[in-house]
Amino acid sequence: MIRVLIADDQAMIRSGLRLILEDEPDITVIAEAADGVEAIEQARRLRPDVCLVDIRMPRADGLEVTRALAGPAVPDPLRVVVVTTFDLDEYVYGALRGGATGFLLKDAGPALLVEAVRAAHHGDALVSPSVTVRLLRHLTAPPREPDESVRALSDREVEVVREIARGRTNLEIGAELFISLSTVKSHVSTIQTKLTLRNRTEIAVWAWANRVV
Amino acid sequence: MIRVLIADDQAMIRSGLRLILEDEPDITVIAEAADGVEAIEQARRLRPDVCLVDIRMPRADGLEVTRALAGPAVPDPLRVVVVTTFDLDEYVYGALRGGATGFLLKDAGPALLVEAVRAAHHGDALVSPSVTVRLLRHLTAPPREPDESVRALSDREVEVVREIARGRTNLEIGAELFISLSTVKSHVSTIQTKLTLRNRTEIAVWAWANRVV
DNA sequence: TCTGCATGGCGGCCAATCGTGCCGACGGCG
DNA sequence: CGCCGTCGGCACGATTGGCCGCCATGCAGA
Repeated sequence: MIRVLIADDQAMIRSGLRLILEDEPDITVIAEAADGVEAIEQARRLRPDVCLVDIRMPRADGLEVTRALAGPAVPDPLRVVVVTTFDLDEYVYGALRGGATGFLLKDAGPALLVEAVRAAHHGDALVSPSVTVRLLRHLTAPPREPDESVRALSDREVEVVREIARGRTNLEIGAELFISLSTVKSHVSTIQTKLTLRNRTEIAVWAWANRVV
Repeated sequence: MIRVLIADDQAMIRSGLRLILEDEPDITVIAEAADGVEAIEQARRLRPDVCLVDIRMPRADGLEVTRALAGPAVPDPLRVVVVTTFDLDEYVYGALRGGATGFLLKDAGPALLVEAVRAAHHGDALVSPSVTVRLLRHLTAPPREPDESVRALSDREVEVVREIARGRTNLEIGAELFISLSTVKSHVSTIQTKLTLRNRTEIAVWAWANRVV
């Protein structure tokens, strides 16, 4: 049986969530909290398997509650699923960085709510599809095309950039690529003019900022 | 009505998926494919709202199918939900980079399957909770604690590191922090000895690699 | 075919910057 | 009191960056 704590300042929402969850044979709601501080106290006392936490709450908002119950510094963290009406990016990242094991929008539908609770109980994380799609863009968009400027570089120059971005000196790069010191230097020079960078550190920074690494 | 194409080489799985989906009033399965090439052809011809694609298939695997139907180069991409038994990282990243609008493990349960199809139809993405939890680790793990070595640095030294990581020269750093060139240089030296790095580029690399930036 | 042009490799020269060592000074803290 | 961090100075050599050349290759267009 999965023991759930519900934290939301609106009684209507609380009973709605409770109705949905109590309908499932493997889930039981053991407590409700109407604000953040209460949520933290109840959770610490009862240690539910899963905490369903709204973002907007008095006294302590959902992000604070999440950090208090599941943050990186907490000795043995609880499973927290954050629920909200607003899918603002700050909320999402705040919640997930704060240790949340799930992020649900209130328009997600009962099935996802139930699945999110079950997943959280397993230690897995269910994130609302509309939020996930944005997270994925951040995660996979990096295949951004060469940024226009990488195209300006020849293959060999890109190799040199990569070496610089690993902290190699010109001499080491020469040894690595089997070319002489002077060749390396001329490559570095052309790289600098092509990218309008002033020194090798800027090249390294550029490489890291543009995922060339 | 959401029109779905099912692609899986095992007939048993196909009919299982079909049974689950046909149970929903808003979903209909319009075609099945037993291998990757067939899946691509059918999808291009019928243009279903959502394609449910297994990873392991003959002739063309699920990743190739995904890229062919939803890849970045495809003019108007279809919605593809990748289904697999194995949650290998290569599969996950391959699928999501390939343009998948969902990633499901076969042990996910019917509810998630249905929700994944609905989400995909909306243009959203549902990812299996057990996979999501790993993705989030990659996304939010960066809160790795100071790596032991940052602690070794004084506040002032960290400032200098940050400036170096932006490509600034010592003189510029001095102007930025209102200290003299020689002070900057002594800071840089101590930073190098503390972190056992050999030059400023390595400091910049270290900063980026350790999210100090 | 000859002629550009880009790429890659090599060298020298010189000035600026960087890296290092070694020095002294001050203030806060155990 | 000594230690440590912060700040500053000076000198030296190493490294880098800018600016010249030179040569070979390969590819596209006149």
